[in-house]
Amino acid sequence: MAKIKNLPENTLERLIIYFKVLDLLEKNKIEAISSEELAKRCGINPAQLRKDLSFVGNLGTKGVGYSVKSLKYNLKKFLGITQEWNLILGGITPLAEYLLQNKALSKAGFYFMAAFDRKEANIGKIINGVSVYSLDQLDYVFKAVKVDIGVITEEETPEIYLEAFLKHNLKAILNLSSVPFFVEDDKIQIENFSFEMSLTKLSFFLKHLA
Amino acid sequence: MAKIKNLPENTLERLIIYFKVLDLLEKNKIEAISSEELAKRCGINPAQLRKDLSFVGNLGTKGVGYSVKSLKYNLKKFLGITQEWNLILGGITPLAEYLLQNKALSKAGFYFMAAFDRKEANIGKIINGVSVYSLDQLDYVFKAVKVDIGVITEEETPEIYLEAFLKHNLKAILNLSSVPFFVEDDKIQIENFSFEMSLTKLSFFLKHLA
DNA sequence: AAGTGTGAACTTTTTCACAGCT
DNA sequence: AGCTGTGAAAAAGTTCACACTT
Repeated sequence: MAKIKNLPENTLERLIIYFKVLDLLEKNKIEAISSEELAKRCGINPAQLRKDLSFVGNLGTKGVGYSVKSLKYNLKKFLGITQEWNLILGGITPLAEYLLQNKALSKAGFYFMAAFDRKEANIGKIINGVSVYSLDQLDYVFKAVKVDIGVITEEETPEIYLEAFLKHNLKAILNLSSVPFFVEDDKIQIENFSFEMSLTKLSFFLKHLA
Repeated sequence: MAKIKNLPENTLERLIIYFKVLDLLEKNKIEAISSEELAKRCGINPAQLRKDLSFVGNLGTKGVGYSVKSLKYNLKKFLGITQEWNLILGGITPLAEYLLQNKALSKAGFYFMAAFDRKEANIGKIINGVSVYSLDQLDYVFKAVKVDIGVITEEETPEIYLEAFLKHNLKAILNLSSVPFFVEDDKIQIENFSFEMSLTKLSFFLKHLA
């Protein structure tokens, strides 16, 4: 990952974790917290947490701690999730259908604007309000709406969607196919994820636990 | 993550990537590869790749390179995926239903043996051959089959599944609920993943790209 | 000649420890 | 008095560069 503002990728991941844990704390009506307590809930070192937060700004009060609400808001702003982002989908698969009907994503500000598929039978379908287009309608869709993030769910030929999306100047890709993608250009950000890879990490752990 | 055999977590993730890319190379009938070429396809430095592989063993031939087939096999063995792993599911959600019908996971050696839910209406259902039990049947299931990994998909009360699974001595958890979990015990491995978190990483990147 | 495997150099990240604010 | 924010120290991870094998 390209480093932005000198922020290490692990720090970014931790900031997202803090945000999520703060969200939970707020739901539980906890109004203030110290770095020690928050760090404990995130499974990390308190100094690490304070150092991480220092990338975002001076968010706490010395001698006191952090306001849950205000820390959460500052992280939200820093992470870019006070605003909404428009997504397109590459590949109508069971995973794609799951994502399209997932309320949590739109609640979090991630909206699917269109989906693409290569199977004739799927073109023209409307899934949970989202239309399915053929890939040669990409131009049309990119002209009609602002697109921020491309999500690739196809397994057979995921690279075709990647190439098409990059050709249209998309800068952020979530690749959910089983083979990870990499590009040289550090103006392009690709997140690779698959359940198989996550489970493989656990498998390694189990294998070497003995 | 607890470090096993001094293997850094990033190295583990990269080893899984190498494995996946080798799998693709093999499918494309490529029989041999150098660290330089493989590294390029994985978006990393060749020295890094060789150093990573040195954790696994002496897998290449000096002056020649690596055999795709044998390197892939050695990684597979090291990662623990030459063997099969038994999974249980916590929470019958749309994501759970997707996972239960996902062929790729069983192909990779990850088998769902049982699912658990707290809604009376779901108990007794059979989804893609997997029975849904209530949580107080956990004892019975753990006695009946070897369980290796617990996958948590519930959103409302994910921690109830976590506690129940850990009580039954499960050592590996894939948490797909939106709030990450952490435990002190380094004999227990928890992987936290959510689509929202992945998309948030991309959102940060887009926000700070300007 | 070519490319691996690896100590050594370098870079980055984490942790410590305390000055400084409330 | 208590807890943050942060330079400095320590640890970890990455890259270099070359000895060594085929």
